[in-house]
Amino acid sequence: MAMKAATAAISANYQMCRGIRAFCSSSSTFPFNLPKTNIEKPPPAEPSTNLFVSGLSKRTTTEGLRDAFAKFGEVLHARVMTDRVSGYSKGYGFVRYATLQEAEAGIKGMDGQFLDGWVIFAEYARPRPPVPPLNNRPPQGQW
DNA sequence: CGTGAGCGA
Repeated sequence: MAMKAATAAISANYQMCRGIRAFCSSSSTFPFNLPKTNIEKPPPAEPSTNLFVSGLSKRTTTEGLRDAFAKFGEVLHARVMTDRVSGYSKGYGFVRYATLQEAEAGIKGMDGQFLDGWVIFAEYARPRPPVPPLNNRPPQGQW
């Protein structure tokens, strides 16, 4: 059975509404009577070497993400966030480039592209507030 | 069911 491709296509089609939720109201057949939420979520386009990649497949690993983004620049770090308890991929990851140029190139090169049969989205990551309440971890500064 | 939006050990 070749249903994997069909599943990927459906998933990709479903994710097409990721950045245009304002016009993808499932409760309306056409954007005539738009709700009060005509405003769309402003993308945190804050220049940073940290890239947040979402829409990854469950089977996409860190190497796959790194290899996918290494074609647009030298990836210093790439990690697909997998759950610590279940061990399965959460479906998103982070990629750090050497410079902002490579990061921008990576975003513009991989944002909206396919990876492992799923449409992935790359954007600048946000600065994390503090570190998790771990007591046996070195302070921030590893990266 | 790793079921699908998201921001990290």
